[in-house]
Amino acid sequence: MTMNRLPELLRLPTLEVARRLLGAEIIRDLPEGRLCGRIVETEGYLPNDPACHGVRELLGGTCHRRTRRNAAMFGPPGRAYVYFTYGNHYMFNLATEPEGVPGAVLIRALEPLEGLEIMIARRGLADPRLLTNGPGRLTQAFGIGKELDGHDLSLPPLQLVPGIPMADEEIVETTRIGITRAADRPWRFYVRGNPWVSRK
DNA sequence: TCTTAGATGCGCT
DNA sequence: GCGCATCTAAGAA
Repeated sequence: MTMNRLPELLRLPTLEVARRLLGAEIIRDLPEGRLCGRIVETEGYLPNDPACHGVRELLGGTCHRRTRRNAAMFGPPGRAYVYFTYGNHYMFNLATEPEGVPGAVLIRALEPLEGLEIMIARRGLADPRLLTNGPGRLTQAFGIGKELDGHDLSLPPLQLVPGIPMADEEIVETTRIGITRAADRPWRFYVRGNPWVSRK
């Protein structure tokens, strides 16, 4: 039997959570069946980070800014923060940091483990490599939308099960993708050599 | 294989 | 109105 290590993980700072989520499993229960995937790419968004949705830049510094959209990242750690962007895509994050402090880890890519046929049907593509190798792709494959914003990730129908932390040499640390503010910070992490990583 | 541009809709100012 | 934590098809090679 495996202990649930989510609570202790959530006491760690965001970047440490982002590293330790590599190798963790996401379990999603849909009417069609159960899906499972292994996290292989993450990004951290921090409480003093201009790229973080809960942070606003201000006179050479930053302050926190809570809105209806980003409320989940100010809530207790361990909840899902799901938001819609680019007119097409949902992004799936794990809220981090103590309640009242904005922070999150964006889940950028999964390695599909279970329910491949369902993912293929949901994505409308047969190539396994294109099912979950990007943040918008994995939310489509796993049926993650705004209904799950604020959902407690220790509970069905969307669960996060941490694994054994990966060795440092297995983890590549680099810059985040698709942002303009604070674009130079090396707060993206992925599993070295994994075929489902969205981009090198 | 790589690069580019258009689609898309909502939250925020 | 503007700006997005993106994806895909189309075109060049």
